[in-house]
Parts: sequence; structure tokens; C-alpha cells
Amino acid sequence: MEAWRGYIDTVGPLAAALEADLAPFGLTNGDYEVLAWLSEADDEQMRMCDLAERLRLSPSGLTRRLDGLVSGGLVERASSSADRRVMMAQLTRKGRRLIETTAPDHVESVRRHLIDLLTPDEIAALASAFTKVRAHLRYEQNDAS
Amino acid sequence: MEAWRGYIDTVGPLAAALEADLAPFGLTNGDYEVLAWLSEADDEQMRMCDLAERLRLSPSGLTRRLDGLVSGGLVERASSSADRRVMMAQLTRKGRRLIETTAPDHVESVRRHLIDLLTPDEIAALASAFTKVRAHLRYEQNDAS
DNA sequence: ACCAGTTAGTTGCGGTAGCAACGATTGTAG
DNA sequence: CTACAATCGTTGCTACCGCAACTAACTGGT
Repeated sequence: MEAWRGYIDTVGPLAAALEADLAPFGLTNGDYEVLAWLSEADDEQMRMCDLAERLRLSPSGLTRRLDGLVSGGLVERASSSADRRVMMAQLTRKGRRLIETTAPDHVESVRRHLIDLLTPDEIAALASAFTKVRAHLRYEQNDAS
Repeated sequence: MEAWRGYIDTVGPLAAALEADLAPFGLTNGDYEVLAWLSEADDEQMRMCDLAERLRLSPSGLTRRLDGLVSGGLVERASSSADRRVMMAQLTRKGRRLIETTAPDHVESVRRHLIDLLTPDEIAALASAFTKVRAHLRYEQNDAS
């Protein structure tokens, strides 16, 4: 049970530390995640609803997060020709440049604050543990339907 | 690095699942934590600033969180006789009853969603890992001062 | 071809939290 | 003793996010 209290006291501050490292680039953790997913997607674009699922955001949350990125010129909205309901979030050239310069720094930040502090065994245990927890959460979710 | 992505995708939903289990009692995770800390404190009361630190909340955040608990009759504000600047958050009888009935359920919820899914080795690795990360975060924080 | 049901995205609203500013009190030096 | 600094809590402001409601568009059965 002290593992639980340790978890509680670590998760928040860890996220805050990563966010602080990202601040010089003018990005929040959430913004970074958007750009990272888009940069890995085909044609550097994704449907809003797919993106929302990836980011574990509600549709409205994603709409507003994208508003910020659009006004910053990092992402563009483009309507799909195949389905006129869907809006594609499309990475701009500026957005691509920013994520490319930011990513190495962010990866280094994650290493410094987390990965490099742990033994390979601990990292494997973490990965295994979170996989199990996630599987259980998904199971419960489907169970309710 | 897939450990990291797993972490990201697990932390949020896990907190949401615990919050959902707490909802029938009319409590959020944050409210529960306030009551839990107060119930363990001497005289079931704590100074606002000490409580804010424990909860990793800013002073203003705690003020408003307490507003909610006070209007729900679970906590009272009491001024300190020793130092007229400080306000004590004091658990009420109603608050004590609620935390006493809620706590077993919450502990069971944490077990079900997390602890019982893992091997003892994994739990130990988690505890060890978070302790290291927390120590490193504190070190950096002091370094900046 | 049409209508019910589903899906996609946006908007209004409420709840929560951080920062900066403030008032009040206490501690510390000179 | 008095001035200056530090501490404690609250409030205004802003930002973020989820839910519910809404519009628009697609889908499937008849």
C-alpha cells in the first residue's frame, strides 16, 4: 500500500517536471502529444475522433486543444473529401519543424526524469504492470456495455 | 520507451476508474484525499498550508477544494489561537463517518484495479521506481533554489 | 427513395486548478 | 520600538476539460 501512496505522490510532479522542460518550446504536454501523433501518422494528418481517442480526450477537449494549435500555426484543419462530417488535423510545415526540434529534447527529458533512474528490471516490471492494468481497465469497460 | 507510452495511457484511465468507484459516495479523488489526511492527523485537523503540501495543491486550489467540503458539512474551518494567520481544516463528525465508511471500499478499489493484478515483485519494483523518481524530482527542485 | 439511428465535430456551461495580487499577521534586525 | 521581510490564506483572472445539447452528414432497412 505504500506503493500506492508513492504512486500518487509521483505521477503529478513527474508530469509537471516534463511540462516544465517543454515550456521553452511553448508547448504543453498535451500539445506535444498532438504533434507527436500527427507526425507519425500517414500524411501527417488524422481524423479528429481518432486523434481524440489516442489522446484520451473527449471530443470537445480535442476541439479546443486544436484551436490553440491552429491559432499557433502548428496544425491546420482540413475537411475530408470522402466524408464531409470529418475534419482532419493536418500538421503544418511549422508544426513539423517544431516537433522535430522538440522531440529529441523531450525524449532526453523522459530519460532523465524516469528511464535512466531505473534498472532494466524495473523498467520491464513497469511496462508489464501497466499493460496488465490497462488490459483490466479495458475489460471492465467492455463488461459494462 | 514503450514503457513510457504505456505509462501515459494507463495513468489517466486508472485515476478515472478509481474516481468512478468513489462517485457513489459523492466524493472525488481529491475530496477523498483531503478526508483521508485529516482523519490521520492529530485532532483530525491540519493547517491549510501543510494540507496543501500533502495534497500537492496550490494554496488557492486547496481553498476552493475546502469550500466544497465545508459546504457539504464534511470539514469545518477553525482559526488557530496560536497564529491568527492560519486556518485549520477540521474534520466534522459527518466527515469522519463518511471517510470511515468509504475507506474500505476505496482500498478495495485500489486493490482491484491495481494491486491484485500484479505480482509481489512488480509491486516492489513499482514502489522502488517511484521512490527513486520522487527523490530525483526533489533533488532537482532543491538544486534550483 | 425515405426515415430512423448512428457518427463527427462544435458550442454552452460548470467544475477545477494555477498564478499573481492582495490583506492580514508574524518574525527579525537595526 | 519600529521598519522590513516572510508566511498564511483568499480572491480575480485565466486556462483546461468533460458533459449535454446541437447541427450536419452518413448508413441501413423498408
